[in-house]
Amino acid sequence: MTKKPTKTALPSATRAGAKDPIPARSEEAPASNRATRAAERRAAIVEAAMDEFIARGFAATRLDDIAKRAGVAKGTIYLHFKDKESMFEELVRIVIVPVVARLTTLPPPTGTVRELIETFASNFLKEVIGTRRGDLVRLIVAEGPRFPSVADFYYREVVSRGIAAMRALIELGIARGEIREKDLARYPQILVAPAMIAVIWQSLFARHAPLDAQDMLRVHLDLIFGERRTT
Amino acid sequence: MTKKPTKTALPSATRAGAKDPIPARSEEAPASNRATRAAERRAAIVEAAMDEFIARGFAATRLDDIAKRAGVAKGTIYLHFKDKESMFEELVRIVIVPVVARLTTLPPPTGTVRELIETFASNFLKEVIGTRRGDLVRLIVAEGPRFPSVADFYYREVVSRGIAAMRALIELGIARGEIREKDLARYPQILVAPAMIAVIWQSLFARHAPLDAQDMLRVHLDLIFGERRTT
DNA sequence: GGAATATGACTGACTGGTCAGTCATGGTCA
DNA sequence: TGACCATGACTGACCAGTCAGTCATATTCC
Repeated sequence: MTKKPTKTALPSATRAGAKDPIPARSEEAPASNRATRAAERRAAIVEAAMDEFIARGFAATRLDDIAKRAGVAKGTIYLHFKDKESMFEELVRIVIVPVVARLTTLPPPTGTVRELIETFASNFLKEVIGTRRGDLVRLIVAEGPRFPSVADFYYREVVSRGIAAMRALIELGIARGEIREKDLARYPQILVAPAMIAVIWQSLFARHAPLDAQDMLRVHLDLIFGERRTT
Repeated sequence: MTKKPTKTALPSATRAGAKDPIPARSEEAPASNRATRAAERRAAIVEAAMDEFIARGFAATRLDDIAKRAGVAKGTIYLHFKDKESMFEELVRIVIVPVVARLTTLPPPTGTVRELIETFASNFLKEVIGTRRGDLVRLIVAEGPRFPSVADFYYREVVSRGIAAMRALIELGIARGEIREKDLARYPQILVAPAMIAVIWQSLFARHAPLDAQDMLRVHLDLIFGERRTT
């Protein structure tokens, strides 16, 4: 349909993450190339839409607000997205894919399993907890039931892969004797549960009772791996 | 609507002749008393509103739909609630308070700490996971940021109490030597995290990959208490 | 008891405002 | 110049909240 961006084949790698916070407002960099400008606008729209959807949820978000924040006219949004709904769905994909790409590019498996998981947890802390990506997770939990395609996508691309990766690590840990609880491999959810709780906690309750997510995850790993290592 | 021939003034003699309850509404009980009827309607509105809010979220829920589902006119809702927003806030209170009341009525502290926690987990499984109350938790996660008063209430009434109760149990477990990881008392969140994940999982992913919450919680307790007990 | 009257719960058509999506017009780049 | 973009005023659907009117029930009075 109005799906056009793919054909112009511009490296969407340009953005999707959280690069320039500057809206295309002041055209300091005219970006003479037309396709480039279009890409910038698209990126600005994605950026603005993320913020608005996270702040208000799908239904309460106004396209006028997204347009204003992105520094474009409302009609421009419809040059890039079919409608509000497909915009939301596409948005989730655009933002999540690079994150998955980065997180699944695991570091070379050196050291103990605990070290591997600690590295992973550390990345997760930096990249997700307390960031806008964490809010995105909350948004998916919130809107998932009304957007089955989003929930499906999220399950397929993030959850199932994450679970599989964690299971592999757990099994390695069991094989190496680092982890005693063999049944843990059946429920990798247990391994990631505190991290997810931390994400949600930061969104909802940080104001009431700040949570030291890093310390909590350390304690959780102590629980799984047994005796504390001196950090 | 069940209501139809208002205009054609059917003779009230019909009514006078028979004392029988007017079957105007569906299979409703007569509810002779006025105050009782009002209470019933209020309850019906709360019930309907819960379903609608859970299914659609706050912003996307139409009061017309709530009214239709509750079998009342829209105006009636405004006899019981100030507006949509305060209705939502009150709703959360109405539904949560009795749950908290029940769950905090702890059973007599007999047996091991593990048994206490297992009882608690078992109740939680029955009463929350996979039920509408579980969906309510998801709803609060979803709408919390936009309803600080709801998030505050939920933190005060549910989260802080729950955390405190869990901490007490953990400390008891440590004192009795059932729990080795002493730092766990600093993060009772770790104890409840898998239960919360189970709630969310059932809402979002049960379709893709059903989760045996009970078994998962058992494994988690094995992790915390050490060796398996024969169940 | 029961007729007459008062009450207020309930109704639903209506209003005013909001917002997704459109499109005629005007600007820009190749 | 002409193809392509971008714009933002506009439209129509939709919906929260209102209120004048209805009528079942309660109260009063004989």
